[in-house]
Amino acid sequence: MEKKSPEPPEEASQSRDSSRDNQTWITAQNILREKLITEDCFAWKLQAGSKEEEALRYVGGVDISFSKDDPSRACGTLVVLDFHTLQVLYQDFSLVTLQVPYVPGFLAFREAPVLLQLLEKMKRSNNPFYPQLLMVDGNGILHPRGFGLACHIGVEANLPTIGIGKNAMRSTQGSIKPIFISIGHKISLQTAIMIVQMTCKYRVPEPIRQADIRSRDYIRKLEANAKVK
DNA sequence: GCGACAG
DNA sequence: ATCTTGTCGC
Repeated sequence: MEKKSPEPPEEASQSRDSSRDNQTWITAQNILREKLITEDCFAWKLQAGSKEEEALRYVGGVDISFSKDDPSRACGTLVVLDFHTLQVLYQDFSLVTLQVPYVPGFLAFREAPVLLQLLEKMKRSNNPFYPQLLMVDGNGILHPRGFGLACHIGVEANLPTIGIGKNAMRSTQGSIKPIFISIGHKISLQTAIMIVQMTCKYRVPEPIRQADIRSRDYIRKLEANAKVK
């Protein structure tokens, strides 16, 4: 039951009243938000209890990197890591030309389609590493209307998601650079924080960091080859 | 009028 | 997001 995304606001930058243009997107977010689950809702356990219990093993990460030449050229990336070894088990990339602009508060309408497509592709192929949990580069309920990119992807993909922000909206920088963890879908903040801490070798949790690194690497090498033509 | 505004 | 070098330190 695939639905087409709502049309983007017309000329979000120059129209007379952008708040009215964004109404379509606001409505879409409000409708999707009704499906949001803000507590733990999954079959797996953090630690393998008995043989019968399902353990968390596959943690996904998604990110998008952009061309330095053409700002509309982007590379959507999905990686899946082993929860305990933090080794990358799966990676996939999708080159796209984005038509939807980035509008603060509406990041999902620009970035979610590519990322959801990568997830669907993996699920359709019955890949055994399909993530049990997904970490998203962007905020979850830490959002003006409580429905950021991580919530959007979580609801549409029906997956537990955690939002990882590197910059908080409307806040000032502290002396140290923090990350901002907010729940996306089907998970509690307490569990989300625990899982993030367990997957952090550096500042940013590995699933996001690997998606970030590999995504940037992929589009960089691609444009390097194009120059050698 | 000025500053802020996930990626 | 991207534009951008070297540098200090484990």
